[in-house]
Amino acid sequence: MSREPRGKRQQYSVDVVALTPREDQLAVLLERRREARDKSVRWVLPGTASKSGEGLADLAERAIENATGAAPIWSTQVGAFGGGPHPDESELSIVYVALVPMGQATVQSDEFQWFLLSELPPLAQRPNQLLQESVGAVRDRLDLYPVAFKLLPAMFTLSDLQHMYELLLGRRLHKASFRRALAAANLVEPTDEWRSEGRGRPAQLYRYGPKKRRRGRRGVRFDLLG
Amino acid sequence: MSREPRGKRQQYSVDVVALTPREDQLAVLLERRREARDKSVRWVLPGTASKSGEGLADLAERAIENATGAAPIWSTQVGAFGGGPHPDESELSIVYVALVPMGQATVQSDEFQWFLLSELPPLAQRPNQLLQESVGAVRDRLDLYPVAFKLLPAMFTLSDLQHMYELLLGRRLHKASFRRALAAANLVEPTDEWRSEGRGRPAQLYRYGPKKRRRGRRGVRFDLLG
DNA sequence: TGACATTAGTCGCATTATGTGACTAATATG
DNA sequence: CATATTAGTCACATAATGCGACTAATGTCA
Repeated sequence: MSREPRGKRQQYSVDVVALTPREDQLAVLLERRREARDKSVRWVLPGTASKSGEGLADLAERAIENATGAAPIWSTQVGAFGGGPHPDESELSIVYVALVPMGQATVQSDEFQWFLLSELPPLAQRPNQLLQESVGAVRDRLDLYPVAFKLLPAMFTLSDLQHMYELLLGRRLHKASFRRALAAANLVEPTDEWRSEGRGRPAQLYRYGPKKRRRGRRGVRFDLLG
Repeated sequence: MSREPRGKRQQYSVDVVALTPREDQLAVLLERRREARDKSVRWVLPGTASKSGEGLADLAERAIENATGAAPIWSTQVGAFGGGPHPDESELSIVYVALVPMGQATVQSDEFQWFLLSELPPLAQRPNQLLQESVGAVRDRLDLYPVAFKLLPAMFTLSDLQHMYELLLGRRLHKASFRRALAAANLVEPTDEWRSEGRGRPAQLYRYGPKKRRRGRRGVRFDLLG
């Protein structure tokens, strides 16, 4: 469905930055594109041409399923890009970022391939910028949506959860602080099961189970500003 | 330039939620649209049809200048909407929200009119949703961009500034807390001028002048999540 | 003129949030 | 049993926040 040639004139495309946890960091799904003239290979973000009668979010989701074989656990719009004077930017692109569960996303295909963020192939300036913004968008919204939990099995240890957050945020967290914040948020509940990984003390398993909560108002945070 | 008939088939439109401070709250600029058949009047968001060769942000800015006669002091993309099955949503709309300085924005025209957020005319569901999201987008980013300062004269009192923030945020702030945060952020510098409003103690005038700053890392804020 | 209203500007304190090291607990390994 | 390893918790220092109460400077009006 997304295999239609790009040359065909279209109104816009919905492009997707699909991310998945991989080897302690994020990996992004790229699509191989062969140049007709010199047979060179370049990598682009997967996408689908617009079809009227289907919502943007639906289009994005289908693009991901098409490329990975699995539905994303969460996705959100990053924005609309394009319309600029440069030839490469003339086409309007609506970009979505999506998180795909780990493991499942092991598509072996000529067209699609996962790349660790630390091992990206050369990309054009545009897709590179979109990728950065997309990763940033995920990190900015980690506070608002419980995506990390959906990337884990139904039962998980708190260390698992912390590692997932660290992976998504791209930085380390302090164990005690992490658990304190988690406890204050009433987001998880302990089960009576434990898991022993072999070495070290066994860890208690938790499940996602948000309870009632209180929200702080906060004045103004000039901190970020500047 | 935005006066082209909508009927003409186009790729997409860039629509604008222009906001301005007015009577202690925000006002939004709407465009009058007369229905051909029953001569009824409805209000829609101002916008321009897409033109290739011009960036989205430029299009948005020009739409605002066209409608208000003034350039916005700040604007940002809210997102892309449309492509849905409903006839009213079939057209793709890239929405920008913009802030226009107060006072200047007193366009008297048949086509455009400012409405206080508390006194909106009946709107279709779509524009209404876009408006809510746009206001939310401004409030969310108030921490990141010094927009409030640009809505004030070069010199202002701290009370002026606080009132502007309250207006933009739509809620009251505590005086002492506001000033404490402001001081910590090193964003304004006092001048040696004072202003007397007639009643009450005169207020010192400040100007915007950001200095060096430090940023706090923050762990994870599950607080917002839920 | 002097009490009062009004707005500006500050202090201090209680509470909560955050950063971080250090401690105890439970397991496997040799 | 000593040690390594991972889980889980504490304690304390510091920073951020909410908020009442105070002082300061001006105009108004009896």
